[in-house]
Amino acid sequence: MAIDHLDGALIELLAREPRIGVLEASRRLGVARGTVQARLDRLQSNGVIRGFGPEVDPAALGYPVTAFATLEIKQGQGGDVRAHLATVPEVLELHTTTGHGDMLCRLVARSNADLQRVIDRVVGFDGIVRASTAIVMENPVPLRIIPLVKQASGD
Amino acid sequence: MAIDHLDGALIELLAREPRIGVLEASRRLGVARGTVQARLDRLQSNGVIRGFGPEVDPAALGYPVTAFATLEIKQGQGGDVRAHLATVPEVLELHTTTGHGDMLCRLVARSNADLQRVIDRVVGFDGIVRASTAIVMENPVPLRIIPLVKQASGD
DNA sequence: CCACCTGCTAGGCATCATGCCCAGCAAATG
DNA sequence: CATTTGCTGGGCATGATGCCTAGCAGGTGG
Repeated sequence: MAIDHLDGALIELLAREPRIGVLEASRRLGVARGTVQARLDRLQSNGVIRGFGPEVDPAALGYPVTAFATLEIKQGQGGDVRAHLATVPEVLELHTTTGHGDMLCRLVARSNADLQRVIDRVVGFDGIVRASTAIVMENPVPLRIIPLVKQASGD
Repeated sequence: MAIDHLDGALIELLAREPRIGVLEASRRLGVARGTVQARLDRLQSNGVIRGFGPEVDPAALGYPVTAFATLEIKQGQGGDVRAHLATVPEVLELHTTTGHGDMLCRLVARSNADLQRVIDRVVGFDGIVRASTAIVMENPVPLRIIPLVKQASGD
């Protein structure tokens, strides 16, 4: 479960050059191929590395607008709301949270006007009492994991 | 820039079985290898597919607590705050937004107690006026892109 | 103190995928 | 009508992969 320095270096290497093979990785890290293979297997069965799925940019798909919506849910309707939001393709992510809102979701849309349509679809559901939306203007720190990996592997 | 059905099917296939090769993908999709290769190249240079980096689970690294913090920033301090947050490994993501808060960031921590430390570090900076934090309890819809890809490629 | 187990190294081997080439062909474009 | 673009189907050399063996160091428990 804990990660050591070699694991960390391997993850960093894979993040920088994803198309690298096991053999090339072993050369870069200066260890035997079998070691890299074993570490990779372990990281994957550990769940540390969930997979190597393609990272798709919604903007390049024609959805350049991102927003976060905080939703307030009617008591006991949580399950229904979840199921409803799961059917909306523009909902990229949904969390239930503590705090004032009950749920937080990430939305994308084709334009600011289109965002209105998406929000209407999201909140046009009985269990949702109130929604407050924050439109993303900039993304100074895109989703990243490497700094955390470095910290977890002892810098 | 727009995506057709074959592109969509290719992305879905890669998302389901990331370790698949170009050759195997071409067999599954029933097209020639060169076609898959060309589509993949195009999707990558288009920026639709940003890469194939490993998806690392923070929980498996020992950071099972996720939270979203809404920050209010003192006028003119935006740049400094951004730079500050970029140095905190537990800040996985940072957006500037419209709405009441000025920024929204995703945090992880080793525990609820540790989250206090992280928040102190995040807000312990001059330009930040106020912070409100929502701790994630559940994640009913994990970050996903496939439904959007299907929609963008014409179902 | 010894036996054991685990993790890393180093190598061998057959199979398979890759990158790169070609020529042919169909549809869309000018 | 000529050209361009995208897909097909194939060939070929190189390289990576999956799977195996054997040796060796370190730590653990009897």
